[in-house]
Amino acid sequence: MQSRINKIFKAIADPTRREIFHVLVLATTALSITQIAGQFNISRQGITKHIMLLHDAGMLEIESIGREKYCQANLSALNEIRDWLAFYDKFWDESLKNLQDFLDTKNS
Amino acid sequence: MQSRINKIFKAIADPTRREIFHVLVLATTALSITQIAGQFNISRQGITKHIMLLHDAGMLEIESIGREKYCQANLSALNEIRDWLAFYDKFWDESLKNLQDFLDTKNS
DNA sequence: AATTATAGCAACCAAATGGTTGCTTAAAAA
DNA sequence: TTTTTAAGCAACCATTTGGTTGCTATAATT
Repeated sequence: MQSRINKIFKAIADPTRREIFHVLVLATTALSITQIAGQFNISRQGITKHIMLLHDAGMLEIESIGREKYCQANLSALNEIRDWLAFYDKFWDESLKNLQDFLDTKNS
Repeated sequence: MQSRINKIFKAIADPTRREIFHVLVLATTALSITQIAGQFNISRQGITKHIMLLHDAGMLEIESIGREKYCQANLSALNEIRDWLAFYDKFWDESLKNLQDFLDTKNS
């Protein structure tokens, strides 16, 4: 099985999916699949596939009401990306130190 | 042409590429392509392709010395991802407010 | 009860992706 | 100078991806 972070990275790798997520974040209310599809120049089925992928990555929640499915962005999924990034924070200092050493050498 | 952030997201969407980046961050010194390939169960050519993609996304720098090419992670590329994430920060509050409203309703 | 609208299922398709191998070029070491 | 070694180029391959269409099921509206 695929890891969570891998699913998320795969999900946001596609610009259309990023835009779907974006639209859902901006929307004040949850949107049905056809409502979302209406915003794109792609068939409803195409959009459905993207939505399922996003959902699978935990980036949006889906609530069925009658025949409709309402989607809403799950912002907390972004924390997984933040965590992934956080690991590299500790190397940032070192990188700056290397730069400082370089500048020191130049001025001596 | 593809946007910068799109290249970066595409680059990190693949687990092998994330690992190459990871290895380069951990390495105290720059590594040649064969050195990197030695860490993976993939042919050198396969690794080269990944490296080119990462380089194209600005995630690593390559310096040619003689017949060798030395690669080094470029941590600052991660800032593009941070910027992308930062946009959604302002929606967090709202999201928390919605949760608070929900809890308030339950307790009344 | 008939019609319309929302969504699922499945098959299909072209292009992109992640990998391989074989051969060449050129630098370094023997 | 011959032989290794590092890397590039190009063709090839299977799988995944991003999209389509046609048809079905079911809920809502008239």
